[in-house]
Amino acid sequence: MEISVSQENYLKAIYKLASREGVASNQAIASVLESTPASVTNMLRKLTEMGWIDYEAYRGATLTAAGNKRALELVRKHRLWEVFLVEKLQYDWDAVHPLAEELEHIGGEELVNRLDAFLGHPQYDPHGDPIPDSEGNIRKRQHVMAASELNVGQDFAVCGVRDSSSLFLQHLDRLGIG
Amino acid sequence: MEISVSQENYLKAIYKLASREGVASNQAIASVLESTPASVTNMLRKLTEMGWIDYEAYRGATLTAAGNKRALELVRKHRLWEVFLVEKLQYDWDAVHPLAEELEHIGGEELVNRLDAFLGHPQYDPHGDPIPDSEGNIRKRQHVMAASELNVGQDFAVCGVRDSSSLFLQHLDRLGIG
DNA sequence: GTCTGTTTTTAGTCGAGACTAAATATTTAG
DNA sequence: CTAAATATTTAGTCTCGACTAAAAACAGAC
Repeated sequence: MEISVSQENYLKAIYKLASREGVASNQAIASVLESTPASVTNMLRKLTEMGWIDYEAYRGATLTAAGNKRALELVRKHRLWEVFLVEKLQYDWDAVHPLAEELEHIGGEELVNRLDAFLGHPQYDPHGDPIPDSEGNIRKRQHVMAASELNVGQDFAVCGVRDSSSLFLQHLDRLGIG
Repeated sequence: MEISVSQENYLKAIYKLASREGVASNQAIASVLESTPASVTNMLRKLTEMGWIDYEAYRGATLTAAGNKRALELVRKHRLWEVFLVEKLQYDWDAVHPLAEELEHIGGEELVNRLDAFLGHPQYDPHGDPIPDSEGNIRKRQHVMAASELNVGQDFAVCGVRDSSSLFLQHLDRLGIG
């Protein structure tokens, strides 16, 4: 079950796209990974042979059960490392994404579970996204709405952002929104 | 100044060998990296062009000032992550080496300095090896001797090990030596 | 149903970093 | 000082993961 960093990044991209669109198109994957559709075709074949995804030519990819488990483990690792970086190392929440992107490929379940315990089993990462548990269960938040749907003067609590670019997060900081 | 994981591992290997032998031979490097002398030749050329090492054919390699700084930063990262894994994640000291080997390639000076501060600027790693400071200064221990030179009945404190294999460390644990 | 435009795949290439086998240089023994 | 042993380099190949350009498949408009 060897899997490379590059392959893990494909699984994450397919996970994100397929959960939004039902299926991950070749082009969409290429766009997420800043790659090309031709490169994606090759890798999708390999991931199919390895049993991580279901894929038929011209039809796009979805994760197998194994692929889904693996992708959720990556999401879990990513978000736990983000919590670590912000809470323990005092990083700004808009600076942690690139580091978590590297850290999420380190070690296996043992490491992530110990990190989880060390952090006190946090439920959400610094951007408000829920952290899957060790079984891959992910909490869905409720009563959430887009900020654009708020009425003027209405009370609210920000629990997550869609755009996690450094620029946007810094903009929120300037507005005093945390 | 891009440098790959593989290249960083070469710098570490050359650092270790050259500080013991004065110069790192092609063969010794291959042995440390579990690689072949032919592969090493190619990489040494590249590292020379990049300014990390001094190297002339048939003569072996030494680190430049830049290479030495970089190698010490890697040692620092490695040992700090080992402290983190043992003290914060409760790993056994004989299990942390492979993980630290991966973690040491993540991020840059910012991350390692924050980690250092978080850990309270530890002086030694869990194996008793000194941790270089952010300037690359490394403390030399004094009054150390090999366990084989001890007299029977003499008092002693173990401050480090040469053989950090999991097997040997577990053996020490069984003897109650920490 | 065919034509046009988009998407995907095929075919061929490239760079990084490893390898083996063979050639060359260096060191050691006699 | 030369022969044998050892170390290093050269030459050629391999895999992984990317790329471009061209061919093929698919989808929407008429």
